[in-house]
Amino acid sequence: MDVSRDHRAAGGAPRRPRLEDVAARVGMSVASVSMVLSGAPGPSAATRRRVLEAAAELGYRPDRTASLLARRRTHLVGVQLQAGSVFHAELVEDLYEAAERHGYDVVLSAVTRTRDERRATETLVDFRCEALVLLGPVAPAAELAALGRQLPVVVLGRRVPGGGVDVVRSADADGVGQAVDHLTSLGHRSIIHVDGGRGTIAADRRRGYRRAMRAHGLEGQLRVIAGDNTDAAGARAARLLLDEGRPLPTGVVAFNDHCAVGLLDALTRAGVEVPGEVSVVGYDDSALSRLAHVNLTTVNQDARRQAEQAVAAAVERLDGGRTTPREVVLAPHLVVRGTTGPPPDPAADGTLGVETRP
Amino acid sequence: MDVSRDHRAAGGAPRRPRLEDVAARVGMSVASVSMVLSGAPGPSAATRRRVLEAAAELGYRPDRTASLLARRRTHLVGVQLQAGSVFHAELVEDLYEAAERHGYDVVLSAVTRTRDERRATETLVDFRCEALVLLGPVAPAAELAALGRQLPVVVLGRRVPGGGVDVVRSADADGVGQAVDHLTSLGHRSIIHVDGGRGTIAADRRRGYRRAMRAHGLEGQLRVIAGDNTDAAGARAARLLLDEGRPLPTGVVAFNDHCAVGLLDALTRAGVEVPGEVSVVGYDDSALSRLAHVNLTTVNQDARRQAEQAVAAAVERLDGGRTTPREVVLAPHLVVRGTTGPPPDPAADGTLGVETRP
DNA sequence: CGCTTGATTTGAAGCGCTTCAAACCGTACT
DNA sequence: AGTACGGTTTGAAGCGCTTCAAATCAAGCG
Repeated sequence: MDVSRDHRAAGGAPRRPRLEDVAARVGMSVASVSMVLSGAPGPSAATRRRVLEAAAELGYRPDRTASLLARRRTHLVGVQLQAGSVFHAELVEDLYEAAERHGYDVVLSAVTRTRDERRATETLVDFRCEALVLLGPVAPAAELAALGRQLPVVVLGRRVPGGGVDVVRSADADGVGQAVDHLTSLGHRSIIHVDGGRGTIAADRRRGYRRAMRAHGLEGQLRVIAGDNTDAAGARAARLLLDEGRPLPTGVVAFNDHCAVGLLDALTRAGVEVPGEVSVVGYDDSALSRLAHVNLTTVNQDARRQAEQAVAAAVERLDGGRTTPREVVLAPHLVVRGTTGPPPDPAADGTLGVETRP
Repeated sequence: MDVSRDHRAAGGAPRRPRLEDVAARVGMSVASVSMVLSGAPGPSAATRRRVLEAAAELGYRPDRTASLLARRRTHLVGVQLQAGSVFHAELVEDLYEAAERHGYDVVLSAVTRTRDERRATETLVDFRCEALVLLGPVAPAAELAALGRQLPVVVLGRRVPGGGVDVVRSADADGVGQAVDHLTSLGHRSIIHVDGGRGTIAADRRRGYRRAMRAHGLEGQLRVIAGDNTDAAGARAARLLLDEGRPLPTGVVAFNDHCAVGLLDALTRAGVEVPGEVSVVGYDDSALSRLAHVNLTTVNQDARRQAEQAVAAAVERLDGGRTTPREVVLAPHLVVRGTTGPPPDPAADGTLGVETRP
């Protein structure tokens, strides 16, 4: 009970109470208090009550830093995300929840224009995160694998060839395929794709588009316009199409919702009816697409479930001792909303001269 | 040099190198190595070189947790943000930079639908953040003041009556005023405001609108439609207006860019020309408004400068010993883009019967 | 050549919390 | 009475790093 320590309360903010203070207050050892506060078995019910009371009175909050240091475990999951992405923002919400359910906490580290992925993950590791969840990272597979050798890494949203890290993603090619199928079943034949640029995700979706078009015998109609994951790219693609003059393609499958919304907006602005003249499909089923006035037909890849699986994968390695990489591929599903409908005039649609089979 | 510690490398991930390992490698004490690595004066140039080399070879990364614990200071600034806000995402980028310039690091904590502000700030405090920057918090002033008694708190973006915390914000009323002025100078008279709901920021902007309208002798045209900070609210407002039939107000000042974009989109979709028939102004000059196809006239509140000021305010308290609250109010400025222009037919605009002065 | 001096280096004491072996205690048995 | 034995409590050793007073050392001086 010798509280001869530096109280440094000389006029400044009141010193934050420590375990020692609580212990002194109930006349017990810090060890006991610590056990009570962490819910460890041992202390008697009476002790528990007294300690909790004292802690509450003093407004004691454990010092996480010290706690993390003392415990070998930190129960921290680091999440790397893209600063502006609506979809990532949603994932983050779900990750917080999932982590909490498993008794883990989350630290966020954003990738911004001045802060690359390397920097983001470093920070996370420095905070002693026990595992990392990376949202749609663009780093090459080798780099990710290297990171994965250091600690459990779960990549969310994209394929990572070569293994070494866990992957949770949805079948992107399939998702885009569903979008194309949907459009063809409505009677569309001139369907183009505005892609997401370099990167694995974009490649998969592009492949899905090509494959589906071929499956419908529409290889003659294949067309991919270069884009990326932003509204601006969608708008750019729309302007490109408009500049080429009529007839416009009747269906557009965009890389993601951001891109689709940009496209949508530019088309509408140019007086093109959606879905009257052109149908548009996005990807992600993000908040953006769900907005009533956007009401975008899109592909849902179950953010919540992916978040759960990602956290589960991390926890399995951490607490379950799994050491072999795992890949979880969820099935995406189309969400039909208001931006898709039958093409304006089916008869006039075979513009590029590919005959349909009877 | 007695490395009898637990190496626990039994098959698992290689033990992370510690200061001790680096020290052993160069045959010096951990104290020296620590000083070199933290750039403290003392160690000779030769020692520095050797230590840095060894550290690099071992891939040593300081354990931040331990470091934070040992140092009284953590040099950490906690930032609380709204999960989905584009504007906050931008602020975060600037905050990262500003903090770095001052030698501080940033931890993020998001407010989501399942994670309230209390929770967000608690996490931040638990991480031993030395100061908090809260982006547009909705917590009542008293609560913020209470937090401010615990550690330096900078509220960014809104007024906080009663003091107790530092505030960095722009003159919202003035900003909205500029928007109204801009519209009136173009000849608009029927100008409405779609507000941001409850909350200090919304109140200030609403007030700015009212005041400016009165200043122009347009009290008869005053109209505020209830909204919030989302696209959906903007769209809702637009539908409301459209349902009321022509004539539409010729000018709309929205609470923020999100809201304005929703409005814009719904109007355009309904065939209303912007700015031909209706002019729209947003607020924030966020990435959203800058997108080429949105091209929204809006009010810039200098995110970068606010971020800088916020960090500066925190640092002043932390390192400069300031203890009296401070408020920084920056002047916002209108950014004219493509969604505002002269009203369709000035003569027909006085619909509600308020006479202009000759 | 002994001594002072400034430049380096280091031992050791923490930072606040966890953990675990050992100590303690009152009770139940033999 | 003596011994065991669960249930509790506690002392003490860290976790990995910082810091600072004290030790060390080489050079410079009278």
